[in-house]
This record gives sequence, structure tokens and C-alpha cells, in this order.
Amino acid sequence: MASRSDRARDAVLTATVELLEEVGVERLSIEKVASRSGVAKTTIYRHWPTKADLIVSAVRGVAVAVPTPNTGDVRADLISCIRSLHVAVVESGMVRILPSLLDAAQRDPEVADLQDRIHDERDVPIRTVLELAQLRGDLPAGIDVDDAADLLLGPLMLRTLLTRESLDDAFVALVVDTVLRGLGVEVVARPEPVVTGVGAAAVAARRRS
Amino acid sequence: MASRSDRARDAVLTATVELLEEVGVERLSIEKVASRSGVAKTTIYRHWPTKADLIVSAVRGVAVAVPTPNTGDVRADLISCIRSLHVAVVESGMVRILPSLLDAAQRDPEVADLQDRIHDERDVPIRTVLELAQLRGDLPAGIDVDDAADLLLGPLMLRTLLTRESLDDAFVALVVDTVLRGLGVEVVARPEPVVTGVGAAAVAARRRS
DNA sequence: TCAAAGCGCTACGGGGTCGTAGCGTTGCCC
DNA sequence: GGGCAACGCTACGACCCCGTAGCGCTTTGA
Repeated sequence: MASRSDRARDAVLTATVELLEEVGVERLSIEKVASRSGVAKTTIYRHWPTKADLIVSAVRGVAVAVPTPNTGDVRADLISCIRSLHVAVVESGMVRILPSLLDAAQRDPEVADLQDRIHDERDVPIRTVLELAQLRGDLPAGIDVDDAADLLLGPLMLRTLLTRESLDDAFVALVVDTVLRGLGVEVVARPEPVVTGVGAAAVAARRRS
Repeated sequence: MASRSDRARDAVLTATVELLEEVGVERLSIEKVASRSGVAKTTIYRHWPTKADLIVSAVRGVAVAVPTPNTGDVRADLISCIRSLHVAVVESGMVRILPSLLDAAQRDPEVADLQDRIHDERDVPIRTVLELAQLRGDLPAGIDVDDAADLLLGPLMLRTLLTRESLDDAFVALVVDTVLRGLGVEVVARPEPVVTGVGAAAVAARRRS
């Protein structure tokens, strides 16, 4: 059972995340958090002396652990990896918070640290997939994994943040295929004109047969 | 000669851009703009009824026209194109404003429009280079130019925005080479292990010999 | 059970910002 | 050089937010 303090803590963090999505970092005020969470302002200050502290706590709580696929097929692993990453980022509301966070990171070193940590954690699955592929010899050894990860995630980030388009599976496949081929990997599955809306399961099933 | 109104206008826009770089969209106040520009608050309101109006005017003024190279060499053109784009975005201070703008665009449709326009304008040179390459037959005709542009710009955007790394020439070359090869272009100049820090001039000279 | 810890509530002075009004002052253009 | 448009200045009431103090009340845990 959660103690009273814990309940207050949770309520505050939840409210903070909600407000971050709605109004961003700069317009977030402790008083808004207090009124939305039902927790007294003084109590919030007792837990988090600074707005930055509160935001760091709240955002850290949103971090979603994405599983690392390992079927032995680089292409399939990357695609599944990127898809779940995207789903996580969208469903957790992170997409809406990120620009604001990026902005705040320019001025607040605490937020900058947070942002770096999030960035690193997010890349772990992709980097792992790439490193495993290198160990298997499916990916040339000379390739810098960080560079490759940025090559893959960059276009998706761009579509997600700058353009406010929804990310379709066809584009994910295109990115993965193009980058892999560009890095010298023989891409087995041709980038067939993908029917948008076909889920990962169906694609996987098709390949299995 | 600039009239008094024009002088006031310019002063306000300059101050606005400066403040946008320093404090971002949300923390920008008309009063700060007034005191920095030396223009009376009332005058500012006479010109721009809304904060959004002011910001749109100011940011539009920052837009930098990047030349479209056309040497007939896709690779070289893309690299030069991307480099000058990067320089423009950094030197104009746009990098520092963009996150804040992205954030504001989520809530203010006016800012969202502005952001879309900037995004489109920025991509024109790259898209042109790609289209010309397609006409020459250097780039497969089936490739969607918008997709290709995002493939190229995404990784650079990511490095520029998320990571606050400085963009080195080697990475630009890597991105261009990888994407081009991935799209089925025979990349002539091998991505030789580039010595970081070697400027564009030196690289070009080496290739010429 | 009962003391201690922690929460809720109210209130405070201080500060920044908004958008407008009123009025004096300057500069532009005919 | 004179009239008018545009600017500069001051002031205003309203609002929101900050961070802290003081105190009563609930929960916790020994």
C-alpha cells in the first residue's frame, strides 16, 4: 500500500507530466501542478526544491524500456526495434514534451543532462542490434555504431518532430533498407511496395512462410 | 533612408530575434523587447497586435537563402548543399530558436504554419539537387524526393538538435555516401577514412588531383 | 497508543507581464 | 514651415507566479 507521501508524490508527478504535455516546460508553474494534483504547493516544495528537480523527476518516470529484439535478422530486428521505439515515444507523450525539453536544455544544465540520458537510453536497443549484427558478420566491422544509429533514427526523428506527420511503416522500412544497403548489407527482403497499414505481425508471418 | 517607423521596426525585430535566441518563445515578453530595442511598448503593439505576429515577423526575417549547387555531381552537390545549409542555420542563430519554435508550434497554429514554411524552404535546394540528378539519370527515377531529402537531413538534424555536437564534415560525407549508395547510386568517391578537421577545400583539392 | 513526521491550508510581499489610455513630442512629407 | 501621422512616456488595474511562514490536522510507525 502506498503511504500518504507516496500518493502525493505520484499525484504530483502525474500532474506534472500532463502539464508538460499541455503547456511545456516554460509555462509550467508549481501552482498549476498543485491545483491539478490536489497536493499543496508547500508539499511540492518540500519534495522538489526547484522546478528543474520536479521536471527531471517527472520526465525520468516517463522513460519507457523498449525490448531489444534478437532474431538474427538485422533488418527485421531494426524495423521492430524502431517501431516499438516510436510507439513508446508517442504513447508516453514524450513527443509532445521533447521540443520543450530540448529548448530548456539550452539554458538549464540539469535539463541538458536529463536530455542526454534519455537520448542515450533510447538508443541502446538499436545500438545493441547493430553490434550483434557486427559480431555475426552481417554488418561490416568498420562501421561506427553510433553513426549508424543516427542514420537510422534521424529521418524518423525528423518526421516525428519537425513535420507532424504520422510515421507509417513504409517509411520505416525504406529508411532501414536504404541505410543497411548503404552500409554494405545485402538486404534480403526487397522493399516491396509496402501496403500501408499492414502490421508487424503480418509482415513477420509472411516472411516465415 | 529608413523612416522613423522603419527604424523602430528594425530595432524591434532585431531585439526579438536576439531575445528568442536567449530566452525562447515562451519567456519572450513584449516588455523585454521594448526595453532592449529602445522602442516603446505601445509602438510595438501598434505594429504587431499579438506576440505570435511579432515572432512570425522576426523569424521570417532570419530565413536564409541557400544557393543550389549544380555541378552535375550528385554527391558533391549534396555535400556542399548540406554544408551551407548547416552553416546558415547555425550562423543565423536558427539552431537556438528552433526547439522553442517547435514547442510553440504545438499550441499555436500560426507558429505551426511558420514552422512548416521554414521547413519547406529549407529543403528546396536539396530537393532540387535530387530532382536534377533524377533527370540526368544519376538517381533512380522511382525514388521519392521528399523521402530522400528526409533521409539526408534527418541524421544531421538529429546531431544538430538532440546531441549538441558540432557537425563535422566527415559525418556529412558519411550520410551522403550511405544514403546515395542505399538508394542505388554508384558512389564514386569512396568514403575514405576522412581525417577529421580537414576542411572542405583540402578534400576537394585531393579529389581534383 | 501516542509522539513524530508529514500533509493541507491560508496568507504574505515581491516581482513580472499584460494590453490600454492619455498626452506630450518628434519627424516626415507636402 | 506647418500639419499630421507616428513615436515616446507614464500610469493603470488585473492577473499570475514565486517561495516562505505559521499553524492545524491526518497518518505513520514504534
